[in-house]
Amino acid sequence: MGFSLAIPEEDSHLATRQHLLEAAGEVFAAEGFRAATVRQICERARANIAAVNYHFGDKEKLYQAVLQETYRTAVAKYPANFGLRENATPEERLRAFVHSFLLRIFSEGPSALHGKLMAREMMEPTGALDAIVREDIRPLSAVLQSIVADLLGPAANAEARRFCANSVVSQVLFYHHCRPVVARMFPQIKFDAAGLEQLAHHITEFSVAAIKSLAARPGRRRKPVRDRQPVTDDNIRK
Amino acid sequence: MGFSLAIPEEDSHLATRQHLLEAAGEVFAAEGFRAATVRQICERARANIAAVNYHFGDKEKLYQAVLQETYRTAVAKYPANFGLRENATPEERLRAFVHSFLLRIFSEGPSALHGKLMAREMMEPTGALDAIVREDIRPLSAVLQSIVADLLGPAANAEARRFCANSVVSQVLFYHHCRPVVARMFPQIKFDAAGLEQLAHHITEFSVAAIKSLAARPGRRRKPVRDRQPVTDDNIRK
Amino acid sequence: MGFSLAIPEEDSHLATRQHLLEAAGEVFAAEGFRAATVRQICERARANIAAVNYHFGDKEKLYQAVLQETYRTAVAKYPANFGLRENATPEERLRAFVHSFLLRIFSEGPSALHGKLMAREMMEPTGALDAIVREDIRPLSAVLQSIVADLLGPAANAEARRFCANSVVSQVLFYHHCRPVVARMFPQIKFDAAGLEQLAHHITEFSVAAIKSLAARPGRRRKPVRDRQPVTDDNIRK
Amino acid sequence: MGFSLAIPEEDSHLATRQHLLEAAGEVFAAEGFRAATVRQICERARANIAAVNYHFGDKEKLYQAVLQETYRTAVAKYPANFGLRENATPEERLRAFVHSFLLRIFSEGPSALHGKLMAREMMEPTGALDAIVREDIRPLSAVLQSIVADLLGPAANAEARRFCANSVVSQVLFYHHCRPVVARMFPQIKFDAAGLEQLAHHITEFSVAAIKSLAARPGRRRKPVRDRQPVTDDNIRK
DNA sequence: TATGAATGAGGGTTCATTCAT
DNA sequence: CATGAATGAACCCTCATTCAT
Repeated sequence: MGFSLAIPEEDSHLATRQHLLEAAGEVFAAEGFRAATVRQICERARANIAAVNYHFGDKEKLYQAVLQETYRTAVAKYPANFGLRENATPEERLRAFVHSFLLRIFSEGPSALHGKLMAREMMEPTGALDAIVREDIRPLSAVLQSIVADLLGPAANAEARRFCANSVVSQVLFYHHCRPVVARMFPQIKFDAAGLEQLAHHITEFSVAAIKSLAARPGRRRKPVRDRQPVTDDNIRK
Repeated sequence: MGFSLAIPEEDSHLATRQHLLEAAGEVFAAEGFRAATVRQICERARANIAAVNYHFGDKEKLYQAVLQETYRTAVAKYPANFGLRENATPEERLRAFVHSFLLRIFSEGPSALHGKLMAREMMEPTGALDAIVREDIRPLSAVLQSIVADLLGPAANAEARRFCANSVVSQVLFYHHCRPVVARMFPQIKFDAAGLEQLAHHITEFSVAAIKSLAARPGRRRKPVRDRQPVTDDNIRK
Repeated sequence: MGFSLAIPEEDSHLATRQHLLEAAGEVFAAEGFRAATVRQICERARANIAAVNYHFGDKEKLYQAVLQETYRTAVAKYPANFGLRENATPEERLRAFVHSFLLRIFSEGPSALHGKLMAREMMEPTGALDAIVREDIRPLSAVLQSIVADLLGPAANAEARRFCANSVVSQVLFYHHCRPVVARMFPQIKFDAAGLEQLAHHITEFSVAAIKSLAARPGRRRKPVRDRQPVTDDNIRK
Repeated sequence: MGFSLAIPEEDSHLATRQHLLEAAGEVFAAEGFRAATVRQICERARANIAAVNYHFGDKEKLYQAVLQETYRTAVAKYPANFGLRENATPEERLRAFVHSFLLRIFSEGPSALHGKLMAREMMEPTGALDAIVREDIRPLSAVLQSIVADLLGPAANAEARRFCANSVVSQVLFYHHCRPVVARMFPQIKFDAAGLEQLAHHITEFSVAAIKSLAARPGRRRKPVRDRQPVTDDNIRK
């Protein structure tokens, strides 16, 4: 109760806070924001049930703090250039981008937490998505679009870059977002180091071939004639 | 007992059950299975709190009934052959597949509910996923893989078909799963009829080019030497 | 809807009522009044959920009707004299009384229902107990007390008869009321025909010996000096 | 914050838990496990509805805690040796056993709760019965059987001890289990101190006489010929 | 400062009962 | 007359949060 406890208590204070952040990251990633309970988090952090409200105010503020923390951890591990040398070919850079992206979101370590949390945010934004897009997604997108621009060459325009970048990213995220379905449909596909490398290989080959093909066909029409009237909500039944 | 009745109950026999299904579809799609409450559903259906238990047993059985119902609605609108004629070219069939898929999951009517529910199931399976995969996803996947096989030609093997089909599907689902992010990153992309048609055009062009390119390069090595060491949890920092 | 259905419907009417009584008897005996549900009863009776309220008013009135019905069934099977001939010795009559009593409450058929319901009534009277005591228990008690009186001979007075009759009845009911405990404590004791006969033999021997011994010691003091002050709620602690 | 506080909370740390135990004991004894509601218990304990979950986990764990607590209270008042001196005669020991047993289950204080709860457990086991038999009933039964063995002398074998001990216990429990019936049938029997002493006297005399009589007749046949065909489900009516 | 106790709203579910047909 | 649908109260339990210490 004297002043001699000031420093250890300060340590303990910060340690509890840190433990809560880590525990919350794991629980939020595994269960989602709603399903995660503060009891679960506090037990995992070996903290008191009231610690969350004490340190962070409430459950939602803890969640936002977790997003910030995992973001910092993730960017520390995965710099924007993905460790690429400047003079690599666009194909090499795309392959590195895809492979690193896959490793990032499928790795088991704490650096994967951000990927999982982001995946959840994408589907159910909680108000923290704006900051994530601004600070996390946009820089990554810029890197990818510059790679795509190099692959497109003269055919590169903003719209083509956007669509192609999205096509690349989508192939990576698919295996993350739809993992339970993929596991049921294609049990052959593994997500270990070899499997991820094979996946990266396919996505890169697929995307490079597509982009280069589009690059060779400049000046396409924007709106092709539709070969068949598709079924929509408007032209069926009533 | 004539027309003076304020609330007509002409078909009250099955009306409540149907109202519950519709209300539950909307609530489950908007909130997810766990966050949705039976009270919320019953209020929206103007039904008693015990109606769910009476008509469906419990919340989960109601959810499964909703999945079946929305599935039936969706397939009624978007049949498996997508309204294509038999002798269409693979490109035409792929374009129809992609376009109809997009319309199916982005249409505003009740036929979009199934897409939203499936998206949630993919990320947070509730036990109903097995049936969905078996009855809903697998047939659709078979259609797509046959299209891909036609495009691949002699290069078609099971693995190539799987990967290419996934690459096609992923590009469609991306705009659904990551819609909040896409809306922030690329506000230019609209999801109205014209926008979806443009999207379908890009995905089809991108995918056809890629698959045809892969078809032209048969017998590639399975595991290429890695040109660069990717960043992983193991080789960075500590 | 015509008159031609009058008779079959009447039959069906009574049949449903009878089915409900039988089903309710089994369910009430097995589960108790509170735990039994009208749904369970109606399902077992293959009757509509509203049949209980329609035929009997409510759950409690059904219960009382079941008690009456099982009582009538039971007395039809087990007449008050237990099928004894008049000139049997008191020992024979006691043995028959005990054995029949055991068989009555441990038999598996519908005639055992009343015993089970009565056992529950004894512990948790529901308002039907008065009638049961008046019409069911008191006649049985009179039979037993007359047997006891014969055994006591000149020592028989009202108080001695009461106590001795209770001692006999208690030994029988014990195995019924405490069956779960007996099953755990003494798994050797079976309640099949042979086991019940052995039980009847012991209870009879035990009781006859006791009563005859008491008969031989007339005029005992009413209130013996207590050899030790027992611990009570009044002389302990505060 | 001084003495003006209407409700003193001096020991609020454990007070709520204790209040819950006491309230639950009374409610469970009066209503039974199923019929008792946690709301009722919490209201009586002046505690929040969630207090049961917080302190005991759920309703059933609270019930088990109540059983333990009432058991401890009961044994504290009525120790296993019943306050007897070591060299007491078997008759004295049996009288003490019976009298203390009666006092234990008929006393009005909280020490009677355990008797009531046990009586309910015997008829409707809730899963806690195993522990009760193991820790509560079996030791008591061992004491009684040793007394019976002393009374039986050379005739004592396991089976005789079991049957005789049950005959003793049954006479005590009868007045507890069937109290509503006894009150209607024999209003002369009181359960005050004098009445219980009279009851103890009868049961002891009855039982001692019976056991000593059995002791004098060793080696009887196990299965006597039945002197009369008892009434059963099989030989009556149809 | 940091905690264990306590809170009350709300979760899904079950129930006996009622009502229009 | 007899029914299936509908009712609303009450059940136990969980939750994030707050409070007194």
